[in-house]
Order: sequence, then C-alpha cells, then structure tokens
Amino acid sequence: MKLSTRTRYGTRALLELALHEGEGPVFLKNIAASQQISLAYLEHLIAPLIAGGIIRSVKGPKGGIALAKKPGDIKLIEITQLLEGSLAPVECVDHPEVCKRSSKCVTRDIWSELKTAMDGVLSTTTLQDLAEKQKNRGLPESSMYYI
Amino acid sequence: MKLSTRTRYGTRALLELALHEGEGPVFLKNIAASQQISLAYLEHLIAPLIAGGIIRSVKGPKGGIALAKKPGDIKLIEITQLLEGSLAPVECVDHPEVCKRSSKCVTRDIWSELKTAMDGVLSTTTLQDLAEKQKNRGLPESSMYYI
DNA sequence: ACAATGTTGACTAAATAAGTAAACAATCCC
DNA sequence: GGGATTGTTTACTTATTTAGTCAACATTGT
Repeated sequence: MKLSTRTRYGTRALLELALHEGEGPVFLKNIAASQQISLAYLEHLIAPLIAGGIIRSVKGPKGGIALAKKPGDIKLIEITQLLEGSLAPVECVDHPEVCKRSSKCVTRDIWSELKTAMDGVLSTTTLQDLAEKQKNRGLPESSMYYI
Repeated sequence: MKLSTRTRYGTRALLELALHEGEGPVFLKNIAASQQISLAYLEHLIAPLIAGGIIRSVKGPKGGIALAKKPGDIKLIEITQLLEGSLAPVECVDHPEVCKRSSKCVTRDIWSELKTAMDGVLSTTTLQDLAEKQKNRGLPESSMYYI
C-alpha cells in the first residue's frame, strides 16, 4: 500500500513550482537539484502533468516549466490522478464488473470507504495550501539555490 | 496504491470464519473453495494471523481454523497490520529518520493525513460488522458449501 | 550556427508479489 | 498402531511492476 515514487517526486516538483510562482519558468535541472530527484527521471514525470493541464513548458534556453493554473486551483487529487491513477485499493472498487462477487461483497465496501477517505484528504488540499505551509515552516535548504 | 492480495484474500478468509462463528474449526479447503482462493496460497496467509492471535488452528482430521477472539473484538486494522503492515503511503511517515527532509517536508504531512484517514476507517470496523452486513445482504452462492 | 533546454522512446535492472510444489508434523479414527 | 486427514513450513519459480538510465530528437534564444 505504498505510493509510487512518481507521485511523491511529482508532488514535490509541483510544490517547488508553487514556491516559485510568478518567477517565470523553472529549469528542470534546478527542480531536480533542489528536490533531489534524478533529472532523467523527472523528465518522465512532466509529460503527464503537461497533458493533464497542470503545468506548461517552454523549450530552449530560458525555458523550463511553470504551473498552468493558480496554485490555489490545483487540488492534490489532480496530481495523484495523473501520476498514480485512481486511489482505489482494489480494482473492483472502480470496476465492479471485474469480479462477479462485487454486488454482494462486503469487503469491497470497506475498500471503497478507504478510497473515499483518501479522496477526501486530497480533494480538500491545494498546492497553495502546501506552499504556504512550507513558507511558514521555512524552506528546505536545498530550495535556496536561486539566491 | 493497491492493496496486496494477501490482505484481500486474508480478509475474506476471516470474514468466512466470522460467518461460521460457533461451528467449530473450518477446513482451509472449504475456505479456499468458498472464497475462491488457491489452497496453497491461503496456507501462507494463516501463519501471520495465528502469530497475531487472531485465529487458532487445529491439526489432523476434524481440524481447521477458527477465530481466536469474538468477531466484534477483531478490528480490520489488525488484519491489515498483520498481512500488509502499516498503511503509511511512504516510509517516512512511520520512520522520519529515513529522510533528512522529514522535519520540514509538507508533502510528508499530507501522506501522513492519508494514513490517518485510512486507519480511521479500519479502526472503526470489526469482523462482526462485516459478517452482519453480509448476512443481511445474502450470502454469496459459493459460501453455501456446508448445506 | 550553436548551445541550452525540454521531449520521447527504448531499454535495463531491481524489487516485490503471486503462486506452486513438496516435505513435514500432528491428530483422529478404526 | 497404522493410515488417512489435516495444518505447517520451506524452497522455489514465475510474473508484474516500478525505478531508473541512456541516447536520439526537437525547439528556441543568442
């Protein structure tokens, strides 16, 4: 029941963008350095985020990526949906037809409740919430590369 | 973010025991048949449940397994803890020391909230809750082998 | 033109989960 | 006591997914 590194890294990368909101595109290289993610791996995470309309990218020198929406308009569940897919702990929660037991299965009800509980948390938190909390708490040292 | 089959199968097996509560030990063979689990695989799931004090076993003819406690005293979180381990979506939630960022990491807070939300669901539901719900809903056909 | 950047696809490696098979141990029943 | 029946444990295999790397490619500013 672990979250993939895709989601963890991707969320941190987006938080980094939120912290730099308004400063124009940020280099992937810098995000990778400040969040301690392999650049080659980070490159793979941005494609679905672009496709999902969460970030925009600029190629060439002075390029980089930036948030495509206001941080307050980006719910965390959008991120997990794009990088992780549904949070359903079992397939039958989203697709009852994969198991003939679904209609009478009470364990399925519980797994469904788990999903609902998680969705609740991630639907009520935005990137802005995270960014503000981070600013109050003090930026991690590694995020200060831009000084 | 999927639940292992260990947990899914194990929970169904225990539900089966709860449905047969008071009838003495149930054959693994019958549990496997009624819940459509490979017997050889089911055998692997019972060891941790015995060690965890949730079920007891009887060897030899007329043997089988049965709940070691009343269904109402077995919370689902005990089962997931034994078969799945902690529901922490990331390692650092349970063990902050694995990452130096932990103290200032706001994404960690969110993953921690996810765990709390899940734990809440599984701490407030017992095997008896499941069994009663199942009885009201009608037993799945496959559970009627004992007729 | 060239250097700096993001984009994409192919590939490898590692870890974990899932499942199978077989030897073993205990117990009941006759 | 012997044999059938059942749970217990160990070892092994296979499949799947995740994580990560590498290299070619495309775009753009200077």
